[in-house]
Amino acid sequence: MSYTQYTRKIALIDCNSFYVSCERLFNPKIRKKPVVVLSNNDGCIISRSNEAKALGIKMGEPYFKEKDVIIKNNVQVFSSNYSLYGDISRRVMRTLKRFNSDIEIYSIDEAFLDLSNFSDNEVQNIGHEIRSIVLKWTGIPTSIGIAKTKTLSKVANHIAKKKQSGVVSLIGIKNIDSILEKVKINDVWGVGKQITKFYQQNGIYNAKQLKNKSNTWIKKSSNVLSSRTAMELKGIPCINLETTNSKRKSCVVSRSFGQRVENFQELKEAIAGYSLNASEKIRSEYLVTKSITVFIRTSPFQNNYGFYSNSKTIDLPIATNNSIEIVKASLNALEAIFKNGYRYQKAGVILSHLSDSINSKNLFSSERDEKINNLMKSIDSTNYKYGRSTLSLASAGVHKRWKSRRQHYSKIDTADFYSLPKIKVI
DNA sequence: TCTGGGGTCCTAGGACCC
DNA sequence: TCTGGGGTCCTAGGACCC
Repeated sequence: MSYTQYTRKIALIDCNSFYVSCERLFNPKIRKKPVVVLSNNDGCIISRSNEAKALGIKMGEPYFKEKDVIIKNNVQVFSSNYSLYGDISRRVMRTLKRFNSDIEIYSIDEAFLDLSNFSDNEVQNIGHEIRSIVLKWTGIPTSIGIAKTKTLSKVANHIAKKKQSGVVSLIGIKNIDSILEKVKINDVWGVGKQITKFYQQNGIYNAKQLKNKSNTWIKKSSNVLSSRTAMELKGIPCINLETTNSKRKSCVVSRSFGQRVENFQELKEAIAGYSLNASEKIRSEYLVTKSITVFIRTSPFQNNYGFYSNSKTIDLPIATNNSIEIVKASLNALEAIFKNGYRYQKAGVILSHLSDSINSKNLFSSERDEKINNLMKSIDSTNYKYGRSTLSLASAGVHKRWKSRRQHYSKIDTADFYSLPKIKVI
C-alpha cells in the first residue's frame, strides 16, 4: 500500500443555485429561464439561476432595486419556501451519506465529505459519481471540490462552479500556486470584507500571496482564524471535519414586518408569536433556555423617521422550554424597551445558554412541571399534525397585519398531500 | 413604498479575587 | 505622600459563514 492511500481528502459538495433548483424541480417550465428566489418578506434576492446571473442581477440585492431588470427580462420570481428547501436538503444529504457517513452538513446546501479512503487516482472519478447520483436521485445539480484541507476544497469548489464537468480535484497536483494565483483574496473562505481591506492594504490580492505570507506576521497583525486559513491554503489541516452533530447554543426567531408597526399591542403579538416558535423549536431538540433576549428596531435605511434600536435580556432562575414562561419573560423584556412614536421594522427573540433538557430536572421540579410538559407535548403534536399555530396563546394575536410579505410563494409543500404537484390523467 | 434570517467563534476589556 | 500584579471568568460586540 502506498502512502498516498492515506492522504487526507476532503470533498465539498455544494448545490448549484439551491433554492432556484428546488423551485425548478416541481416546475419544469422554468428550467432554462432566468429565475430568482427572494428572502423573507420578499426583501432581497438570495438565489439566482445562471440565466439571472448573466443579466447582472446581484446576490443579496434588494428586490425593488432589480425590479426593472426583472420585469424587462421576464425573470421568474419566487418567495422563499423553507419547508420545501429543508426537505430537499435532507434528501441530498441522505444520498451523500451513502458514500461515507463521515459527513459534515455545513449548511442547507453544502456538505464536507471525507474521501480519504479512496486513493489519489480514484478520487476524481468518485467526485463525478457522487455528482451524477445526487442529480439522478434528487434532481439537484451540484459542484464538487476535492482537496487536502477544507479551505482548499472550498477553492476547488469555487473553480468547479465555473466548469461544465462540475468536479475539480486538487489532489496529486504538486504545485497549486498557479491555481491559487487566480483566486481573489475576498473569495477565500474565512476572508470577509474587513480582512480583505486589510490584506489589500498590505499588498495581498490573491490566495497565493496569502499562502506565502509568514505565519507570524498574520497572527500578529490579525488573529488565529486568519492564520488557520493561511495554513490550510498551504495544505496543512487546521479545521477539522465536524461529523458529530453537536447541539446548538442559541435559537433566534426574528422577522421584518410586512408593514411598519407602531402599535404596542401589535408588537406584543409579534413577540409572543416569535417566542412560541422559538420555544417549539428548542423543545423539538430537547433543549432548555436560561436566557431570553428581545430586540426591536426601526429601519436602518430610512432615517427621516428617526432610528431606534434596543434589546433587553432576561436571565431565568431556572432553565425552561415552557412556552408560557418564555412568552411572559419576552413580553416583560419588550415592555422595558418599547418606545412610543417609532415605526418599527423588525423584531426578534433570541434564546441563549441552551442546554440539554434531559438533565434539567432540579430541586424545584414538581408534579406541576410534569403537567406543563405534557401540555407542551400535546400542543407540539397537534401543531405538527394540523399545521403550526393551530394551537397558540391568545397573546400571539389573530389579525397579524404585520405579517411578512410573501407575494410570489410557489405553495409547494412536499410534506402536504394537498399541495403535491397535480398530474392530469386522460 | 419596498433593504432577510440564523448561526458560530474570537477577543478585548471589565469584574472580581488573592 | 506613597495605592501592585497576576490570574480567571464572563460578556458584548465584531467578524465571519451560508
